[in-house]
Amino acid sequence: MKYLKPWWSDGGSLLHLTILLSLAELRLDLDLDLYLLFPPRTLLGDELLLRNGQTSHISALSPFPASGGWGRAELLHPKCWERDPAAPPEGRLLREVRALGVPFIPSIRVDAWLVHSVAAGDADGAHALLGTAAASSAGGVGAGVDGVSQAAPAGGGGPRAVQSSLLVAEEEEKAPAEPTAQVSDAGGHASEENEVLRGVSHSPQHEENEQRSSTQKEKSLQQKNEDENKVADKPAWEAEKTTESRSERYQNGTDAFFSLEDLFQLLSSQPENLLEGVSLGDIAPLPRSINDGMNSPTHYNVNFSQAISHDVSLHEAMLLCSDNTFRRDPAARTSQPQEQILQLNSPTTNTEQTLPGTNLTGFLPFVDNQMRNLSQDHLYDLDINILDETNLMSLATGFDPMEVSWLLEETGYDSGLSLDSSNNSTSVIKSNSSHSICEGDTSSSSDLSHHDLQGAVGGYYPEPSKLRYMNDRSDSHFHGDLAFQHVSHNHTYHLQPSALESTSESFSMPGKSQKISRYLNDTDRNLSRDERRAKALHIPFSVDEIIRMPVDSFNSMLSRHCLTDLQVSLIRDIRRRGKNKVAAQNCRKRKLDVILNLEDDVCSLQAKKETLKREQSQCHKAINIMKQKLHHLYRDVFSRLRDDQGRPVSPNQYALQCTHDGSVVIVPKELMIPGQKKENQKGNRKNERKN
DNA sequence: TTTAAATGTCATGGT
DNA sequence: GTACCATGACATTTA
Repeated sequence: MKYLKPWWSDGGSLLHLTILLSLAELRLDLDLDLYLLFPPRTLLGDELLLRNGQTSHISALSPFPASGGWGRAELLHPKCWERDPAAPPEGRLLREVRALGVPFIPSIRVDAWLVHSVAAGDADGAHALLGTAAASSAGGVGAGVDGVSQAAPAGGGGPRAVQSSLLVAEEEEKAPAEPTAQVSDAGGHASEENEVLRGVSHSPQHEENEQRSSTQKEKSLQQKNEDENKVADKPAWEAEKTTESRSERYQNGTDAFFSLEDLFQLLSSQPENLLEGVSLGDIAPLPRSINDGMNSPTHYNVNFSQAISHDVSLHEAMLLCSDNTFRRDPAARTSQPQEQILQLNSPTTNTEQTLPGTNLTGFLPFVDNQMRNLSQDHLYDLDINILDETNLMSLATGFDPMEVSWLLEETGYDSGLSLDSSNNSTSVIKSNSSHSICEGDTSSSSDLSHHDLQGAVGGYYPEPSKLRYMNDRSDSHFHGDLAFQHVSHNHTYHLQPSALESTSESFSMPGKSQKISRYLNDTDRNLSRDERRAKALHIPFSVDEIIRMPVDSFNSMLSRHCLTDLQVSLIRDIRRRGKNKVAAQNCRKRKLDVILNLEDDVCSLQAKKETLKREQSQCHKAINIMKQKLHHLYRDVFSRLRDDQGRPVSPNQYALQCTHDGSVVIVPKELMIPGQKKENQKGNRKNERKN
């Protein structure tokens, strides 16, 4: 029995971590292998042997008819609880699972929430009590391992948060009616946070909002009753859970409108839609009661992508949490979120597809509370002007906000990618939302194929042959779900982890870059920096497009689209860098070609030199042969020559000399031309030496 | 961990 | 003046 701290909790508040994990799971690619499809007979609590040799348990299991008889299971990975040095790095299991062809469902990491306490009474503690946002309402990441009943060690900071939430989970199971007091006993300051996070403020200033909320609750209760009837046909364990959860929630008066398992199944139902455009609001619908998360109302016929499209942006949430008024005056906190709720309740949402019994009114205060909690945990003393930057970066990167703040202060960022997210976000909101206005007819672009939509950097890689200059329709793609383009959302600029990664890269801090890169999924990791930057700012054009298009088209494109200065600056930088990159590549290629050509020249000249040397040698040999022949001839001639008395002619006194007409005469050496005389003397000396 | 090659980026000058 | 290109120098990434 040992207490293991969730590895992600170091240095961060629960809320921070919850958001981070959710974003990470959606944006990035961490541990998505935790969620697999299992055969129908897989039982809740079944022990699983993981690929890394560790064991885990099915922490939640839901029959899912749409998946063809397979059930969906949530697998609690030991890595959730501790960072095992021997464990495979993030992403490896995922790749292995993919390689095996195992059905794989990317989803939100469930260990950020309370899932279910399985195998109750199991002495080995096969409890899958996960760190939860529900537990976060008690002020910390809930993390029960090897037995929920084990008391967590005392400590401060992260461990304390874990401790408190763990105890809350335990106590709520025992006595759900009095969770707060016990949390207070266990977690110290957690009581206040719990109170804050537990629900909508009861301030008189928000009675109106409360009334709205109560109306929504009534509707949701009706929906829940209907859902309970549906659940009657489900397995006993599931039905039992549902019944219990209902009663407990009603007793507690903390109806959360829909459970974590709802959320999880919704997530699983349309995983593809979750990978993009999910904001903090997506993870907002978390139960305020742990039991909510533990039970499974199982509303299958819901479209989570629609539900999550009612997003409270991360930026907005951070603004809320960074607002001192909100932080210090609980009574004034709910007003703005409630307004957002009203705004975000899209009239176009199909009631069949909305979360059953869910009115976002019930969720958003939780988001607000989470944001406030985050600010209380980390950001209270930070300059409000940099809260957005630090929060966003810290949320997405896992850095401590103070560390991010230090980055912002210590380094600058060129290329116009200012981290002034308060401006950026606003401007980008303007940009994104204004596209439909500037460009006008949204429907006119309805013929765009998905490939076209992928052409934008903010989405996926384009197919170059299909590149088209993006219009407003493509922008909506950046916000994730095409099905919601018609909904007038406040698509606040969500600074994605990839954006933070690229931004942080610009700080030229290799260590940080590597640290951040761990949070990138494969897709983002394959993107170039500019592509990630463009994606971060939702540039509606592909990098390739930006770089390659003619200057006239480029300028007209910039003028046709309502882009912020930041976006224009980035686009121009991308173009400049891209062209320079190509130029540098060409330059290096040319330089390499020149070097190669010079090397070829050197080789050919060396070969030619060798050839000439050989020719020279052959010439020398020929000359020597000729000289020898001449010498022999010379001696032969003199041996046959006789003077008038018949005596032999000495070659020392006479020499043979060729005349102009080709005849040969014998000339006394005294009468020879000096040059010829020397040659004859030389030749005579040679002859004498040879003789 | 070190190192060299490859690549990206910036500054500058020329067209 | 602007855009583009070429290239040296330096930084960063990759193998």
